[in-house]
Order: sequence, then C-alpha cells, then structure tokens
Amino acid sequence: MELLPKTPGLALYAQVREALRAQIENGELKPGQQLPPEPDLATQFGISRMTVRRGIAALINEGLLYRRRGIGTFVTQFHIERDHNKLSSFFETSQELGADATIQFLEREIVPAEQEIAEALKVAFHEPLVHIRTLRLVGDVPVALHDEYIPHKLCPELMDEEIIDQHSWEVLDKHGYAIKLAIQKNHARGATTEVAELLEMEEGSPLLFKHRTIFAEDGTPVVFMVCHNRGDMYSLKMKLVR
Amino acid sequence: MELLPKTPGLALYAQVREALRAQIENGELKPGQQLPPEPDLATQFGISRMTVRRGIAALINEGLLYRRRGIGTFVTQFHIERDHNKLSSFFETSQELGADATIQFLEREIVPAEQEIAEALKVAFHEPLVHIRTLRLVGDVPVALHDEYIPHKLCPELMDEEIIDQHSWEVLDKHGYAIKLAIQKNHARGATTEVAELLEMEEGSPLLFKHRTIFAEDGTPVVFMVCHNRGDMYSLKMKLVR
DNA sequence: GAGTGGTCTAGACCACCCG
DNA sequence: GGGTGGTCTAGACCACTCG
Repeated sequence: MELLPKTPGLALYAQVREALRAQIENGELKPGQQLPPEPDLATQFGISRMTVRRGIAALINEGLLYRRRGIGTFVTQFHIERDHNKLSSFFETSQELGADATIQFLEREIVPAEQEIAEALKVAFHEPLVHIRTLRLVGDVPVALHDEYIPHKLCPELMDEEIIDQHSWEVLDKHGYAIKLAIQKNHARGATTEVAELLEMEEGSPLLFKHRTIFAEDGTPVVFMVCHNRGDMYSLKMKLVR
Repeated sequence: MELLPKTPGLALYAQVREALRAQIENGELKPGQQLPPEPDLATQFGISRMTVRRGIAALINEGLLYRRRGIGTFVTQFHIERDHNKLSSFFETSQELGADATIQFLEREIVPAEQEIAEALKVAFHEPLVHIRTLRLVGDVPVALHDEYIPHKLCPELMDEEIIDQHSWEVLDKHGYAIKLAIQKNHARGATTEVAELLEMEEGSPLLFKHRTIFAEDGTPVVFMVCHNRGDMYSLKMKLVR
C-alpha cells in the first residue's frame, strides 16, 4: 500500500491526497465509508501521521471527506463540484464549456477616475485609468459587456499592445502584480438604452449587473470592472460555506 | 514577547493567529511590512516553528498575510473584508446589518417533488417534501420571496412546529444534519405576475432569482430553495479566488 | 475504557531567491 | 553564499465520543 511509485517529485502529503482521491473516485472508498484511523494510514503509507493529516485536510477542503472528532474520518455522501468561486478569465471559462467564445474590442482609452472607481482602486480622484470596453460573444450572440479600469501607472503598456482580457492579466503579472482574488457585487437591473443596443436586447430587459474589484497577491487593487450580462443567457454559480 | 497570557484554553496556533492579527490591526505590523522569519517567531513565542506556521497559514487564508517562497512573509497592502461567501440565515445577515428584518409565513404544505427538485435533493420523483413559502421584509418593504423544499422524511417535525427559517436549520441539526454549505445559481429575471404582486413591484421588473441547494456536513442535500429578490433592493456580494 | 481525531514538539533537510 | 519558506519525522499528550 505504498504510494510512492507515483510522481516521486510530488510532496508526500500531495501524494496522500491523490491516493485517497483515487480510492474515492474508483469506489474503493464508498460514500459514507469510514477511513482507517490516521495512525494506521501513516503506517500503511510508511509516512508520519502529520503528513497524512495534511493530505486529508486538503480533501476535506475540497468537500470529499469530513471529520468528526472522536469518531473518525468519512467520505461525504455526495461530492459537490469543485472549483466554485474561482476567478478565471472569460476565455478560461468558455474553453472549459467548449463554447466558441469571442471577444470584440469596442474601445480603449485613458479616462480620469470617477469617485467610485478611485475608491475601489485606492487611487486619487481623476487619476488616469486605462479603460477597455469589450463585448463577449458566444457564437454570434452578445452575452456580456465588460468595462475594465486599470490604473495607468501600474501598466502603461496596456495602451500600446494588442490586448485581450487574458493578456491584461498577464501584463499585470509581469509587472509584479500576480492576480489573486476579486470581490464582486451582483445586482439585477433593467438594461439602459445603450447597453440594450450593444447586447441586442430590449430596453428594460433584466440583466445581471456586476461590479468587480480584482486584487493582486499583496492586496493591491489592480482592476475595477463593470459587467453587464444578458439575464436570459447567463447565470452565476457560487458556493457558500457556513 | 510571550503570548500565552491570553486565553490559556485556546490552542497555541490560534493564539499565534490572534497575536499577529492584533499586531496588524493596531499597526505594529504595517501593510507591506515583512514579518520576522518563522524560526525567530518560534523563539519569540516560545513554541515550535510548525505551530507558528499554522497560525500564519490561517491569516494567509483570511487575506491578511501572504508568503513568497525564499523571500518572506508580508502583510497585505489592503485587507479585503472577511467572511464573504458565508452561508447564513436571513436573520443572521439582517441582524449584522442592523435592519429591522421580519419574516412573514405565507404557506406550509406537503408537495410531491418535481423533477428538478428531486434531482437536486437526490430523492425520488414525487417524494413528499415540506414546502415553506415566506416573505422577507425590511421595515414594511418586501425584499425577497423564499420557497424552501425539505424532504419530509428528514424532518417530519417541520409540519408540526412553529418554524422560521433559522429554526428549520436547527431542527435539521438535531436530526444529525448539520448544515455545512450551499451551491447557488443566480439569474436576472423579470418578475412574473404572481411574484410581482407579492414583492409589490411591476410585472417584468428585474429581480435576482436564485436556486440554492443546501448540504449537510456529510454531503447530504437537505434543503432546496428558490428565492426571488427585488433587483432594486438587493445585491449579492461574493469573493472569487484564482 | 477503548478508539478516534486535535495539538504540539525539536529537530532535520530541501528548494527557492537574492546579491 | 546566506536567508527564507516548504516539507517531513517520530514521537507525545490531550479532548472528545461512544458503549
């Protein structure tokens, strides 16, 4: 029951994680079933208990296992899908879905920061921002309108190069701003005349309206985004934890 | 620099976590500042390095710190708010906000499971469900309409007692179904005649429409919920992680 | 009381990043 | 190089849950 044969370059706790995941996925460990006690697993795997615990903790985090103190560790009855609340670019998401997604550039300009955006990006009022407006289409149908605002001082190159959404993140990466997380606010709204025209829907039709601030690893806000999604074409999935 | 004076009943790693959090909050550790190396912290605190690391890991998880391999551990520039994507009852949320929230019961009955709900709850088609319809108000204004569906076999008591939303969770708790997480799907939609009337808005006005499946610790789906929120009264905040 | 997970130690060696 | 975090050990004792 040694698991080392696989990927000797991988950390032991990660090998434990993958070994247990495999046992769950192939049915060796069934829903509701109790795992062997941690000391036993440590012996079986030939590693220390702390390392076993770390592997188990990862799977608990993913929702495949749960622990009850004094009782044991068990496989969850139904495994909810992983990777919710993941921040990913439009392309990353669309490619997973297999849809033929395209991005159409409508505008790129430098604008002074409005009050709301300045606050979100922690920059001065009227500070120059790069504004990029894009339309997202699936097939021929426009599904979303994006307005991104990035402080010009963070990334002057954004005005020079051929940029698509994914690339702006990469450019920021190169400047030492690794994109880490975002805070997003979602509303339901009726489409304004301008938005209705761009998204080819009737004025007042319901759309999902989002404000998003994207932060780098060190906590610096690097992008403010306003997004209009067609209500009939788009839904937003999320995981909530108690 | 010992931190044990506080709460001797608390785990050491939690004391480390709180000690560091306090230093960040009171400005001893400033945004962007590097923490002492882990071995130094271990010596200062008089505990082992592994325990220090666990305390730090908790704060990284909260977004107050970040680590760079080979470089050091640092305080993030701006701390995003904690506790996003938390599953909480209407009362818990409203009480935090200080609003005078009330719940009005509209209906409680037993209904056979429709296909969609049966799939979400992993029960048979037409299996008896407890259906509870409630209206949520802030002041005199109705802001949300909730329809909860709970398998009757999980909780027959739901038909007997005086139940409010929070209580249904508690009843489930007592039956061994500790509520753990939820998967939610959000849409923008126009109000139907029925919903518009209940929420005192015009037919077709935009509303945030949510489907939510709530799971217990062991992965069992225990509640399916459909929720209509007034678009002009409600927004949904979430955190996305890359 | 027996069995389980929760915490903690005091080291060790490695991998990475910088000047 | 020297400094940092990343991983891992082989124990130990405690706290909780159950019959």
